[in-house]
Amino acid sequence: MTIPPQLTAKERLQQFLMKQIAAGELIPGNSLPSERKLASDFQLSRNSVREVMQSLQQNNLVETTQGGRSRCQNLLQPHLEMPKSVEMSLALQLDVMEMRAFLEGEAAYYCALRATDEQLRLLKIEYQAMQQRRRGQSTLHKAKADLTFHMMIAESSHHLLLISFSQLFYARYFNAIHEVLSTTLKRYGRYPDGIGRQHEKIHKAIQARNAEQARLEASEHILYTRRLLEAS
Amino acid sequence: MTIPPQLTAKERLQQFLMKQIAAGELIPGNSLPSERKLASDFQLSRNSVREVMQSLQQNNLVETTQGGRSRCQNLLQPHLEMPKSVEMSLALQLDVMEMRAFLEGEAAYYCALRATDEQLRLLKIEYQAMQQRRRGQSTLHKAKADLTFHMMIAESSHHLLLISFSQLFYARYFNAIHEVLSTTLKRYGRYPDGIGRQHEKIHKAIQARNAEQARLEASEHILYTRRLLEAS
DNA sequence: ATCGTCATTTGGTAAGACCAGTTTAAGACT
DNA sequence: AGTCTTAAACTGGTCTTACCAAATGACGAT
Repeated sequence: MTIPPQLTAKERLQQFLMKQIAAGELIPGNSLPSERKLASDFQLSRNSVREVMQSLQQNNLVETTQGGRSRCQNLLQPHLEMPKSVEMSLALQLDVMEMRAFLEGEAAYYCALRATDEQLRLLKIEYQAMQQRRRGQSTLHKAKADLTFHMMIAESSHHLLLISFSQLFYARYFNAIHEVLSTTLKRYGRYPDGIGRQHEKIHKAIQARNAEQARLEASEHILYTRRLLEAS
Repeated sequence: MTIPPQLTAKERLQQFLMKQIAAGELIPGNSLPSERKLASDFQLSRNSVREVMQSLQQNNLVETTQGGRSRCQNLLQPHLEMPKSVEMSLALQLDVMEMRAFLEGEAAYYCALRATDEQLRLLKIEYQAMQQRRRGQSTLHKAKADLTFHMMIAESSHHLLLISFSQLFYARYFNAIHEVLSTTLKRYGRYPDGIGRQHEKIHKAIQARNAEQARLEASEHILYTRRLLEAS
C-alpha cells in the first residue's frame, strides 16, 4: 500500500486555498487573508506565501493589486459573457424571471442546507435591517436591497458555480429586475403585500434549515412576481 | 502616438527569457543562467527572479530542481509523442531517412545563415575531433558521433521548432539510425567513402555560410545513405 | 576511464526591513 | 446622519542577508 508523501507547507497552503475556493468558502470579489496572516497561519515566510499566491493568480483563481487585498476571482467570468445587445422585451424579462426562480430556489435550498450558524445569523440581521429600511425607500433602493438579500443567500450556499453564475447573472440583468419592480409598483401603486410575506416565508424556511421548503418559497416568490409582470 | 509603458525589471527579465527561448538561444535540455546571476544582471533580488522563474515553470517553459540548474524545456515534448509500437520495417527506416533529409537540410541551411561566429568555431572543433575519433570506433560510437554533429548543427540554427523537433525525433529514432549504419557497414565492410566527403562538404558549406549549398549537401548526404540502404 | 571525496554552486526557504498603494478610523463640519 | 479630510494602519511589492538541502564539478587515486 503506497503512502502519499508528506506535503510541504507550501503545498498544504495551495491545497487549502484551492479547497476553500472549490467549496464556495471564498466568495468571488471578496478578499483573501493577507499574505502576512497566511504566512503566520502556515508557518511560512511571506516569500513562500507569495509564490503560492502567484500560482493561483496565474491560474486565474485570484487577483492582487499593490496595497489592495488579494481577491477571489469569479471563475466563470472569463468564459461566460451574458448577451449584451438583445433588447429587453417583455418576453426576455419573463425569461429572466424564470431563470431567477431556478437560481434563487436552488440558492435557498443550499443555503438552508449548508449555511454556517454565523451566516444564518448575519442573514437574519440583514433581513431585519431590510425590513426596517423598506419604509421610505426609492424603487432603486428597494431593488438593490432585494438583490443584496438574494445574493447573500447565494453566497451562503457554499455552491461555487451557483455563487459565480448568480454574480454574473445579476450584474447583467439588474436593470431588467429594477424595471420589473418599477412596473409592478406603478401598476399596484405600492409593493404588493404578498411579496413582503414571501420574503418572510423564505427567510423562515432558511432559518429553520428546511431546504425543500426554502426552495419552494423562493421559487414561488419569483414566479408570483412573474405572474404580476405577465398580467401588466 | 502612444508610448509603451516602462517595463519593470521583472517584466524585462521575463521578456528577455521568453525572447531567448523563442529565438532558439536557449536550447531545450540546457541550463539557464543561475538565479543569482540573473539577479545580478537585472538588478533584482533573488526572490524577484524566482517569481519570474516560477511563472516560466508554470508555463512549461522551464523546469527546476533543488541544487540542479534550471533547464529549458522542449516545448513540443508535452504535445508530440512519436509513435512507439510500430515495427521498424525497411519502409519505415526509409521514411525516417527522408524525414532526416528534410530536417538536416533545413538545419544546415539555418545554421549557415544564423550561427554565431562562436558557434561556427565550436562546430569546427567538434568536426575535427570527430574526424580524429572516427578511427577505431564501434558502430554505436560512430552513430552517436554522427548524431552529435547533426544535433549541434540543429542547435546552432536558432530555430526553436527545428531544434525541439529534432531532439524528439532523434531520441525516438536513434536505434533506427544506428541499424541503418550497421547494415551499411555490414554490406560494404567499411564506412562508404562518400559519407566522409559528404560530411566535409556539409561542414565547408556551413563554415562558408553558404545556406543553400549547406542544405543541398546535408539533404544529399542523407538521401545518399538512403539509397545505400534501399539497395540492401 | 571510472570512482570517491570534497568544495562549490545551485535552488528552496526564512526573517526582517523598507517602499508604494489602498483601506479604515477618527474628527470636523454641515 | 452624512460627507469630507487627514492620518494611521494594513496591504502587496521588493530587497537583503542568511541558512539549508541537493546537485554538480574538480581533483586525486585506481
